[in-house]
Amino acid sequence: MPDSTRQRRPFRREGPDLRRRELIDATLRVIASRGMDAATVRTISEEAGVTPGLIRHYFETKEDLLGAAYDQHMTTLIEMSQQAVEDASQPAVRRLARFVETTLSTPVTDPEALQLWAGFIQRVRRDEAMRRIHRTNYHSFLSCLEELISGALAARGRRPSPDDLKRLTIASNAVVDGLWLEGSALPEMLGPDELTSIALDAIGAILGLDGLNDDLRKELDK
Amino acid sequence: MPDSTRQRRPFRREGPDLRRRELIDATLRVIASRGMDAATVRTISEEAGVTPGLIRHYFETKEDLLGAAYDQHMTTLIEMSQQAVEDASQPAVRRLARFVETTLSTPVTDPEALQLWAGFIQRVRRDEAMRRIHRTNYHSFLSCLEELISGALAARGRRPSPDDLKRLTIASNAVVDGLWLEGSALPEMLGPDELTSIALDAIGAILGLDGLNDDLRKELDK
DNA sequence: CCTGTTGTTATTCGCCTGTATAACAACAGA
DNA sequence: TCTGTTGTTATACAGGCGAATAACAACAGG
Repeated sequence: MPDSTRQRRPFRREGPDLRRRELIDATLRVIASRGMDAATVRTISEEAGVTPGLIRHYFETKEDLLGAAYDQHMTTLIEMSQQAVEDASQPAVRRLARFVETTLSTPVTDPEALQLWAGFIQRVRRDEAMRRIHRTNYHSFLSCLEELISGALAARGRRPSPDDLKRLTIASNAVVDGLWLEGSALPEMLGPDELTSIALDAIGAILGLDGLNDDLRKELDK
Repeated sequence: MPDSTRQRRPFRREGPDLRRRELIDATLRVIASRGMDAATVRTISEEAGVTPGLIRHYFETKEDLLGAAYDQHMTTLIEMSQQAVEDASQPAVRRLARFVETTLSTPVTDPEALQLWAGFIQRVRRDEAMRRIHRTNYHSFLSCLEELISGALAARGRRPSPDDLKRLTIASNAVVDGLWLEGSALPEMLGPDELTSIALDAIGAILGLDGLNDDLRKELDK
């Protein structure tokens, strides 16, 4: 029974970019906290504080909204990683250690991040646009790591062949990915410090770089 | 417009265990090939060649069916891993190499396996029963790997402390997990041979075991 | 203050979902 | 051959989904 005396809900007009951004952020929040199943137009619009119809004013379909959300999420993650690395005045070994530490700490390593990742990876398989975003991001991450590894090895006077460098990078990336997975899925098992420490020991062994772990620890303690 | 002349669909009676198993297998096939979104009672029953109502005759809710499917899937994976390891007559180092190779080959490393994993991991977070299955499986996998590593190190006369052994196991497991992830998500990037080779080199470096890769390769060539 | 634009709400639609219930028929046992 | 059990089909229902449409109102430009 509708209440005919009820006023129409008041609202503010927002610039198109701001509102669009709000809808994307709300989408990511919903997926992260309640899973992809809960990400309906009604739930998302409620999270954003607007009515469901508004989503269709900014996105032609719900699929478009999800694509935009995935894109923004990935871009944010990449920027976060590269930010931890951009200070070229630091020694290469230390920049590598920082990169690993950032990836294995919140908010990158987090149950909600895993929820986002698992939700999106299912769509990646069937949606070409999402697959492109995924591939681009992966290569960007890998080449960032490769540059760091190359620099760290060069600082010790080592110049591996391109093929060897690629294999070392993939192996190091696997260590980070695997620990990210375990840290996100079972957060109570390993703290971020232990995660980082194990990762640095392992990557140090793979690359033949001793002191990777000590270097970071020294810096953190100061 | 219903066709009143249409006959009722004929059927065969199956023993309860067989039918139940068919429904679970159909569920896994649907999730693996078309994603968790497609796993509706209608799609699953069609895949199994029965009508939707039958699902409720064997499972109280759809959630129960998904839980049973997750349980069976995980059990199968564990048995597959342990099977690759059970031949105690082989040297410990070779058994470790075999374990890694099995995990990084189809059907364990496969886009469909990733689809299953991603679909279930979202439910793990909110369903206590699924979380228990998940945790149990993870520990089982880890302790299997720990035993192999312990044996391989002992064969070289090394006896690390329990804490060191645990850290080495977690790092080695991360290599396998990370490469499993990359091999499943981007199968065209790295073939199973390359995946295994990178994993064995990396784990060999982490554990300080040389020849892990050569050992397996020699055996495969013969 | 007035007016046009358009961001926003409200309402509706058809479809699909999981679940409930009743009718039916395959097979077992007599 | 008959009969009872129950595995299986058929049908119905309430609710939620994404999407379309129309009505409204906030703000900008005059």
